[in-house]
Amino acid sequence: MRTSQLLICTLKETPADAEVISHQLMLRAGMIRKLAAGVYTWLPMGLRALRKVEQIVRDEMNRAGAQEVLMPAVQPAELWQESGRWEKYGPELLRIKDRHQRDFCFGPTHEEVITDLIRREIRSYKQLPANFYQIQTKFRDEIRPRFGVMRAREFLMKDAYSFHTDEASLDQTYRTMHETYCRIFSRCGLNFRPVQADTGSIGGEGSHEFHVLAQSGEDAIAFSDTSGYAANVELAEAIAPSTPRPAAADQMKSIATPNQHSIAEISAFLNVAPEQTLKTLLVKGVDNTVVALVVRGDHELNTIKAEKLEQIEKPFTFASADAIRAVANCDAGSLGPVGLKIPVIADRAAAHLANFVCGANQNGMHLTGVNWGRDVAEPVVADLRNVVEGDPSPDGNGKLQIQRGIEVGHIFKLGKKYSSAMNATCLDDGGRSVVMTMGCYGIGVSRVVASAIEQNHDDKGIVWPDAIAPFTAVLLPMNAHKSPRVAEATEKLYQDLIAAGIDVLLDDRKERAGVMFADMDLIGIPHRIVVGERGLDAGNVEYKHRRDAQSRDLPISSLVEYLTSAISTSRKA
RNA sequence: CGGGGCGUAGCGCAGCCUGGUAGCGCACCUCCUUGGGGUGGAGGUGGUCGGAGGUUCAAAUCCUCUCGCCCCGACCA
Repeated sequence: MRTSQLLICTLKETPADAEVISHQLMLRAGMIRKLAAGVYTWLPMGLRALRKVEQIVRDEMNRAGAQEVLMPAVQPAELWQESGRWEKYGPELLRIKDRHQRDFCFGPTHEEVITDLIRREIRSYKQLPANFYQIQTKFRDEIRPRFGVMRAREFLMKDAYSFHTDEASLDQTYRTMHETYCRIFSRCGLNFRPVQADTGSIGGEGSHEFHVLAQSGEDAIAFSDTSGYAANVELAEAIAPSTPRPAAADQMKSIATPNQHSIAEISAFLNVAPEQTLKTLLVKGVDNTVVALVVRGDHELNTIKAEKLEQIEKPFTFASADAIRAVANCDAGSLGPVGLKIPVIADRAAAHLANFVCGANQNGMHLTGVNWGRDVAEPVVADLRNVVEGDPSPDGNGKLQIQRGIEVGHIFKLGKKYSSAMNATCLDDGGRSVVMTMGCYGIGVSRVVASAIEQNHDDKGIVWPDAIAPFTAVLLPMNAHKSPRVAEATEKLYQDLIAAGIDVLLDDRKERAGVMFADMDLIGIPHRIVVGERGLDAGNVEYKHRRDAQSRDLPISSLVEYLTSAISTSRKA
């Protein structure tokens, strides 16, 4: 393609509302434009990258034996009422009415539609297992769309649904999808990790998320420095200390701590380490009760873990300031477990402390030298906190490290949730009717594009991995309008590269060299070839990879061969 | 949905407090210049100041309402 036929709308200045680097660069490079909150147009340059990701996904899904379908974006309410999600899904489901006032929704996901299709079409175990996927636009009316296409309301997703007569078959497809996802993200040139994930409301069996590692990621993931263990911090178990609790040595004392509330203030004021203090949080319990949750001062409460406790009200909610006063007779900054007449649940690490500091349930006062079982009843113990860097890995091997990640994929053993609600059955080999078992497998295709940029950029712009770059190579002629030699040599190379199957862009705009360089650096095309009078005398062109600091001369005659091999090596890498 | 902020030319912003001619940089158009890292110069196009109502001789500016967007907390690919 030639730039004269391509909409190149690069921006020098960064639009004010773009917060993360991928959003800024996608706008600046002319890949996307916003139409409404969380709703974007993909311009030609952006669409090329999106299509490349899509093609890799399609390729690998087909390779794994999945079949492509395309389901409607608009779905009738009846199906959602049947599965029970018309009520449960909440305001995130975009509901619409047709001219006859019939209810529809714009699909945020397609379990209902696929299950409806399969229950009509699949009769026999002989037709299973089967895995169907589509690459399609979804709409989720997110509370807060942000970060450009990273968390848009309308986005492109690959979703797949598999059907089985038994668990073993589901396990097998699940493993195949796990491998397939690894292949997909590797081919996209991404640094990623599969991690164990929360199975949420569906519960049970198994779920993995695939995270692209990046500073701007919205999730924290924990992984072992020695084993393969990796899990979302939401889920990662904080295991109990292996040593016995130290003996009670100090006397409990009451100390005035005027205007000291936070753990940081208290530990500085009393000159004790935060890990020798306890933090007490009051939350809503079931049946209008209040429950005290206790974690070590240097730890953070994990509300997802807390919410799973039977004593805790769902959804998880902190107690109001008034409720705190009512049960503890003080404000939040002075809470402690001693003397509380409500259930106390302590994190494993908090329960392991001896001679600790905590609030005295009296404003401006704290207690030191406190011990469980002596000064206050032994608490109920549970895993309540977020793991922190250096914690032992739950699988017993090594220590945990924590990094931020962008969730680009999620695979899930659904089980019979939808198939039983919607009565999707088939006959097994004994002629008995069985409810099919399902798996589902998602990839945020548009999010993959953004996450690739988060991971691959510099101060000049995007640095695309070869496999998903909008163009693999770009030809920049220097002063082509004045030099017929340059124009001619460039044209010849352009034809040769096309013939060699390389996705090449020829910049035939009448722009100054600096403008071309700056635009192409911003857009991030990996392989750059500059054709100029200088090199031509020696039969050379200049080659530079977007990652290289310096360009180097290559004989024109060997360029096609050189590029072909450079591109295939980087594909492997 | 709660809390904070912003709507002035395609983009980035000033002007608003203290009402009186709508401005700057980039982009865009024309001409000259330059021609290997966003050349330099001259001239030019483009805005009912988000919308509605009000106060006033006079509103981008003050008041009320409304719409949109962005940022901080609960969702997810």
